[in-house]
Amino acid sequence: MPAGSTYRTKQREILLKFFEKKPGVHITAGEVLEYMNSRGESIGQATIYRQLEKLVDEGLLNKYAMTPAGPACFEYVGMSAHKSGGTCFHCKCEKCGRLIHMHCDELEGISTHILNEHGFKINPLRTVFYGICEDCNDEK
Amino acid sequence: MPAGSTYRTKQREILLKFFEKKPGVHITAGEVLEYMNSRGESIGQATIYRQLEKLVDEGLLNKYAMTPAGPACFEYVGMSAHKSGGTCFHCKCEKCGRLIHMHCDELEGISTHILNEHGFKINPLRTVFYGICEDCNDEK
DNA sequence: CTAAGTGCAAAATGTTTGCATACTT
DNA sequence: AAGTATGCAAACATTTTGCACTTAG
Repeated sequence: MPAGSTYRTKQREILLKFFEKKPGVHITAGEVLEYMNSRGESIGQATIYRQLEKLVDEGLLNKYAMTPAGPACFEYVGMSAHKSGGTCFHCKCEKCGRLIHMHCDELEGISTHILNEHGFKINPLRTVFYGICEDCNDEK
Repeated sequence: MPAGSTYRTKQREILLKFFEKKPGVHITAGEVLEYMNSRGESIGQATIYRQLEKLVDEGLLNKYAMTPAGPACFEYVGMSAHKSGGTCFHCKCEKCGRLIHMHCDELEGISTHILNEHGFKINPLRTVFYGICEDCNDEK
């Protein structure tokens, strides 16, 4: 499938710049739209969805399904994911909604184990652990 | 929060019976609705969503967000989840869409590790590993 | 009798699409 | 010029809600 080339449009640049300033932050399409509108940088929502999808395909953004029937989140990862083998897992707190980034060698063992023993090749970029974060657990 | 009691309605019994016959199988609300309609057991969709949510709260069903902007899946777990400490993780193949159940002691170590080292208490029932399954990986 | 559940149709979300127009290469 | 991208509005799919009515306890 010869993917077809990508044009360098104004809208794409705006979106890219927006995400580049927030590496690792999780943002919904709706939030992007709202931000753009609030700044006069009005980009149609269709464009936002289409570009976001494109950026995900290109590997510049990751996309997460946080809640069923809720909006998806996008996160800028740039080339970082490609460079370092440093896999990054994510934890989503079911209580406060916070998203935590976990960078840990031992966790990479998980991938290996599951691949070897269960034949399943994990995509850490799309995998999210749900649970309760430290803060919420403490105050409980 | 005094939860309020749960009435034993005809619709609830039908739903429960339906799920009990399919432990571990993942079913969307839409599929339940379709099934019910096709059998004359017509239950309003609002009721299905409301009961499903209730059953999730009670711990009889688990709910998974499989895809962003796609339907959520429900799985009957009955009391099994409460009895055995046997935690069950799930893997979702990004290619064929298949959902694999993983039952593995070693994996339980993950929970422990993340809890101790990262202070995050995983909810294995809601956590899904995304990636590529064995079959899809082979034929690639 | 009262609390809880039901069904319908309408709204609310979040995302995708058709199509004519405009921009990139 | 050819291939992409944009914007709008309409279409979609899934889930939620308001309200009058029914049923379980």
